[in-house]
Amino acid sequence: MNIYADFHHRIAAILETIVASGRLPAELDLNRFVVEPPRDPSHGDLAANAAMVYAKEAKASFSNPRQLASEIAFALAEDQDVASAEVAGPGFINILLKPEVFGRILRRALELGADFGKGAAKAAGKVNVEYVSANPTGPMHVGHGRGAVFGDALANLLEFSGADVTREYYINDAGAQVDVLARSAHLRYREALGEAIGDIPEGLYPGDYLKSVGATLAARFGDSLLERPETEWIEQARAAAIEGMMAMIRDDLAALDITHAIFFSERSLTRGEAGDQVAAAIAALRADGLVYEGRLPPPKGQPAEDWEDREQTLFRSTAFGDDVDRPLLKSDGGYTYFASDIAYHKTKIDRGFALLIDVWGADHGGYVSRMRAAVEALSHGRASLDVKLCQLVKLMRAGEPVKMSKRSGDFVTLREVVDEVGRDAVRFMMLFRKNDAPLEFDLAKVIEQSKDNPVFYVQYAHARARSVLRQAHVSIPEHRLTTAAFEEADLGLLVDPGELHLIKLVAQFPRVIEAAAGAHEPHRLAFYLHELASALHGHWTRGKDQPQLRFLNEEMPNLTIARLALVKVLAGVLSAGLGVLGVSAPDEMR
RNA sequence: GACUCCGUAGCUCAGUUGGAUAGAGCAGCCGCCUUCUAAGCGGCAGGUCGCAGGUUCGAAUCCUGCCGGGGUCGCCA
Repeated sequence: MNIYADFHHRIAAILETIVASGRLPAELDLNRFVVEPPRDPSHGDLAANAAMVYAKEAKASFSNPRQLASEIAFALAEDQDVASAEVAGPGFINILLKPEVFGRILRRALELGADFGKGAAKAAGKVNVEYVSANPTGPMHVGHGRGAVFGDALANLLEFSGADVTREYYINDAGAQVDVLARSAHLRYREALGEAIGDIPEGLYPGDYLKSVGATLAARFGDSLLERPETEWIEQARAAAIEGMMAMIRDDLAALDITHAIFFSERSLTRGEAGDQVAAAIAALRADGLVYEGRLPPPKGQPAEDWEDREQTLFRSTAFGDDVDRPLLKSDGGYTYFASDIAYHKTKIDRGFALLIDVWGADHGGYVSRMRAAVEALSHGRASLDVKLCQLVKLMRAGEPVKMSKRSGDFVTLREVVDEVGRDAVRFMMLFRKNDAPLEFDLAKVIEQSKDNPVFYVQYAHARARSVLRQAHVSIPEHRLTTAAFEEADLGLLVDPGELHLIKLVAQFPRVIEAAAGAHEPHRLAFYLHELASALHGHWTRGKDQPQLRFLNEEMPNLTIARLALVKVLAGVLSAGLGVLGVSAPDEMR
């Protein structure tokens, strides 16, 4: 299905025969070369760099890479799918495929329908994608939204490529911040019972969103939590606050069509049925000799006034490439956040995940190497962790930055943005950028219905394709417009350069999915869809000047059916691709 | 000071994990609507890929050193 992977195999087979003839060494790594679409279309359909990659190994039997290339090209020319194979430049092998190969790909895409581009289930094992994991202390802001959309699209992408994916959210409900939240909620509780609370004191969360938590507490406990010391109500206040905040966060995520399969509570690590899992994780590391009591050098740079040189419990993360060993216990004896996180990641490993992906904000970048070290240590190398960092989002409106300040309380929440511009715009724009590059998000531009707005540009391409298919029903009998009829169409009639370009882009779809999934980079799919949309718009407009290029042509019914088959596949790829990104593919844009 | 991400057209950014003559959108200029949606398309112009070395058949991409910007830097999460 992926012709690039397919030809990689064929060329590898040719190399093997040369190995068998003794002119290349037996231990040749046949995965080192690539088969890819050449940048310049005049170079053919496929380009392989095998001869140059193996130039060193070939030195003994071939005087230069071109000689090896020409032997490979000669063998390839025998392939029934190859129109020509030529050596170019320093030793590229440029392959031109016979037209029927593309017809076959198109037919295959028709047969597979929505499954076209999907990968076969990989034996690599289960994948866990942890994303969002925003503290349950308030509404999500736009930065959280980027991580949320990125993680969700990545999970979709991995699933589409054949992986077994679990989406997970880690609730940070154990630290001092949630105690502050609980106190803030208790204040709102008193307010709900009719007390005048005045201004919210410094150090507590001022947001109105805690009012409903206060009301819940009042309804649930009446005034029974009123005249009591904090130790007697904080438990209840905390539970209600976290519950309320998580409900709000889930609601905000739902507005973006994001749902997690598992919400994992940090508190459950020490208070759950499994006992103290943090202690267990530390014990496991200690058993491997990776935990010790020792001292750390003071941090360089900014002088820390409260620095105190003391002996502490440390994880030997330097054994796995970290810069310094990391503390597991705080001075008050409690676990550090890192210790809890170690235990959390241990549960992921114990639950059988082979690949862990964490999506974090860029401000946590300094945390990556210690976490990777922990995963490597805990899993004894059987599981790997990839941390994807999402850079900041700069919110703009018509080119002017939108001021966001938490202090004045007028910061823009994710929900406000989604409500203003819509789920599709938020999702696509968040994905139309590499995750580790800062993102400018212009509220005015993303609702603009023009080619300046990539969301509409791609959706419009899909709508146009669907429009042609709708239009076809006016003049063409129903029985000729079935998928079966399309599969039987003479696709060899599609010879216009514009059509061929579109078909070749379609042929790249499985490769794009594979590459984007392998690199954990959903933005590659977004850019591919934009390119495909552009090719479709271009071909469409050419039909304005040259009516014979239009998809519908009443004088040539067989050609029309072949073209409609192409349009159907185009709509399918656009729809599937947008689906992976979590963006809708409307049938019309009116 | 250490670590990390970034630096590509005037602006916002891609660049297929090292490939051939570095691309797209905006902004600027010039064109294309009787006909499947002009919410679109075509063309022109625009570059020392931050700088300097190195690695090799080949570097925007990998390594080293500088310059500039963001982030982080025992006990917060």
